[in-house]
Amino acid sequence: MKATRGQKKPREMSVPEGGVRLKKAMKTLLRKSDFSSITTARIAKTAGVNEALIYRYFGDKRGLLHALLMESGSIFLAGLEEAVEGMEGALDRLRLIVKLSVRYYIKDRVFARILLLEVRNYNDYFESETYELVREYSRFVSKIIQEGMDAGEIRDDVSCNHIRDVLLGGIEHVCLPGPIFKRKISADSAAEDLIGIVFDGIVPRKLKGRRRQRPGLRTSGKERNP
Amino acid sequence: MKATRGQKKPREMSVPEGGVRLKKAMKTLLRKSDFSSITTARIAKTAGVNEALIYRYFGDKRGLLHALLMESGSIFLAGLEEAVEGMEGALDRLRLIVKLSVRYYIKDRVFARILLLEVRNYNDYFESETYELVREYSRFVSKIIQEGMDAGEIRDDVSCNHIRDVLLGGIEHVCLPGPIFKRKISADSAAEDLIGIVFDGIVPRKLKGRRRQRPGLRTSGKERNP
Amino acid sequence: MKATRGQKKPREMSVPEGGVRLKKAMKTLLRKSDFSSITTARIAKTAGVNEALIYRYFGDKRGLLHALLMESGSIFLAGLEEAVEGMEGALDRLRLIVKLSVRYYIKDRVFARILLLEVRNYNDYFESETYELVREYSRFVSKIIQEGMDAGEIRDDVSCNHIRDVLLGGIEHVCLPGPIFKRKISADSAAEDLIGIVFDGIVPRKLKGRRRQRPGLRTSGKERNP
Amino acid sequence: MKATRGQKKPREMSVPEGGVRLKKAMKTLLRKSDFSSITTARIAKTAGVNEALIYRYFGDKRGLLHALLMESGSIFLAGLEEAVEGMEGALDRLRLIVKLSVRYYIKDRVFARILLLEVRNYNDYFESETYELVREYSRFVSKIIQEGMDAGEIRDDVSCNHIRDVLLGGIEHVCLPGPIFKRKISADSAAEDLIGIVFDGIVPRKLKGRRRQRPGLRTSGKERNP
DNA sequence: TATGAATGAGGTTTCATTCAT
DNA sequence: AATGAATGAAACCTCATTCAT
Repeated sequence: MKATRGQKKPREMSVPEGGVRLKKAMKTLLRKSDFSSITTARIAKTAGVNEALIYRYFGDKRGLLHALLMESGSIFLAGLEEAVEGMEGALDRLRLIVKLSVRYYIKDRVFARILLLEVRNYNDYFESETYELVREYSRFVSKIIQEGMDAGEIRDDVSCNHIRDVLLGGIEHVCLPGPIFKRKISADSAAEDLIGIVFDGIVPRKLKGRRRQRPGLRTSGKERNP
Repeated sequence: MKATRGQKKPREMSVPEGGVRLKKAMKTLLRKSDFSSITTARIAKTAGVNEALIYRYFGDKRGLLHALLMESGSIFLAGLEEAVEGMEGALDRLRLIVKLSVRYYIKDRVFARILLLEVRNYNDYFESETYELVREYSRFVSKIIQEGMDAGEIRDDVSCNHIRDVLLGGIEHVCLPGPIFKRKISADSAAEDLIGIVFDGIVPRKLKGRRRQRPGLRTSGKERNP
Repeated sequence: MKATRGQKKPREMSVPEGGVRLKKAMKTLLRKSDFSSITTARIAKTAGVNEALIYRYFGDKRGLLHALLMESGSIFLAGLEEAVEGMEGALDRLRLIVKLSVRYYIKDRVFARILLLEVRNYNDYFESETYELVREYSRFVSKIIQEGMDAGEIRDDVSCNHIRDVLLGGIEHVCLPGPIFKRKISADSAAEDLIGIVFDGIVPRKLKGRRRQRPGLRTSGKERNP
Repeated sequence: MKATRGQKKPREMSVPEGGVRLKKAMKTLLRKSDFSSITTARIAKTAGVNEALIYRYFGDKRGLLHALLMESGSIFLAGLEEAVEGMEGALDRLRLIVKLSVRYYIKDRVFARILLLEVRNYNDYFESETYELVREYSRFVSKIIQEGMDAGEIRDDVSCNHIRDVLLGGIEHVCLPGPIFKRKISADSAAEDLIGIVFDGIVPRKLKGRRRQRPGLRTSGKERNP
């Protein structure tokens, strides 16, 4: 329906323009405000088109958001999965995931925020199409971690999901608009810091061995499947 | 007109009046919906008082939110600071912070979410009163980390703020309503896991020293398991 | 862009073009909804043509309705008048009118409803083209009745228009979608019942002559079956 | 909730004024246009109150219509039933029903139209509260007719429902805004005409016996329950 | 002849807020 | 201290209609 084979102009230009402009406008606005405080009037005005087009092309305001999220998110996820396939070792894969996620986060901050991290919030809106995408991402990360545990690359005395939570939560907080990016630290070095922390911990090696065992912390059992 | 009998009877004196009931109602509602989708009508109905009281007591709807946040947040922060003062060693202090934060998160999820973590979002409404509280918390955590670095307890080859980000982000993701708490894992054991990850890293000790290289994003071959 | 191959092929020639399809669509839709709740979008979609064709062919939405009404109505009226001409006696003529009207009603309920009965309603839209047709029908019925009165076939102690009203009103209520047609009584027998009632009255002949008094609204006693 | 016991003024005045004015406005407007072409803006403006009051008091636009219909209709129906109870004989009862219905029709034309006669139209709106009222009226009329048949007062060779249809349809057409009432014929004399037609038929007595039997018309069987 | 794109005007509805009492 | 009534402004959304192609 879209992407007609160059009927009028050599380039793919016959995709209805209004829809494109609306998506751009929505994206722009999401950068500054949260979804529910963005009005259709504002979107249309920003896009320079008529408000009714939102409904013609996307059903309603939320439809526009979803279209945006799916578009951006599925491209990211596909790229991520492909890149990770071409690499071996759970740790290196995780490193790659973090790096690509941070990059994505910075490039498409708005979507990233909702897709990667806001996962379980937004209770009302997200029983829908987009939610599946997010879960896929989340499961994908968990799977890599689990594989690392099975291979002995990652300690298995903490919950796999907790590790995933620390990673995703770390990404979010590292990337959120704040002092960090005002200081213009690059995406990749932020990612490396994050990886460094989560892989090796914050306690210097020389101290290791001391101050372990806390009641409630599961120890032992490094290898599984002996 | 609504059960006005006994307006000043001693027994009825202890029934919370308008302001208190409104705060309770708001808190209840925040548990289920986000701020902008809670209507004043609903607040008043939940509180069982007249809508106009919101304006008498709190100026407006946001005023009510802020009152709530400040109340809950400043108590938490005061308690946190006091508890931490009475303890030595950056690592133990951080452990305590995480533990108390997770507990607070679970007890007063709504406020916690906004105060501890939503920090830099919500940019519209939160350039105000509450913001300072949040920054105080954030700075407090950073200060502890910095002290740990200075004392050699914490590695100083990664950014202090990145460590804080991983901690706060981890707390958020570990605590958000999700599979974890449906599986009824306790607050404290979640906190311990988190600490375990961030302190020691996820890479087993026996592997340490290996694999320090940081491959450029697209290194090796595409084949796996040949 | 929509299967444009073979634009003038002989086989595709017989496919009804825009105007016809639009009329068919409108008719279909009128069967289920009333005029003002039928949207141009829906009409066009039902017809499988472009919305703009409504304007090319009929000026606007109401134009389409009128075209439809005039087409259906004038055929009916012409047939009715011709059939009635070939018959003598006012009573037999009325009988025929009722029968044909009921048949028409059932076949083209939508138009019938508007043309035969909705006569004086719809005051907003119907001060126009179609209105004349309706009045012609109405006058035609009245004329037959008047002729019957003049010829002594019909009692002349009640208003001619009232008789017409009872006939038309009876047709409407007998024909409206209701228990009757769910019970599958045929058009003709419904028409006969109606004629039977209006011609002979509902009071059995043996009682005629009695009870001619017209009691003031609140005569007799309040007690029943003492 | 309404009809408070004179809290401020001796008369029943403390019913919120907005609601009353809205109902009045709606009634006024219904006299001229049909429901779906009346806008909330127009209602509010006519009432001289704010549009939002429609929603506060009646839920929505249709709620306002229903409130109106129920109010008017249930009063009418109650009065009708009571009056009819105090009278004996099916024919006299029917006469009374017609007379009161015509009066009601003329006094509250709008509601009458919808309540008494539009019965089966309006397919969308009337699966609701009001519908039951209408059916009650309809059943009430049918019951009287059936009783008349059982008592031998009314011929039983035509369907009871068809008789009811002729009566109700006749009322509608006699009463609809048209030439009749511009000529200022009174309600009661219109009702008498209608009764005259339906009771005695339009064929003069002297002709009776001739031109009966038509194929399809059920004859015979005047008495039941011999 | 027919269409896809776009739009203005207006529809219903919601909501935070004010105010007399 | 508290309320019922009312409201302005704006939200989301629908629709008949126009126009370039």
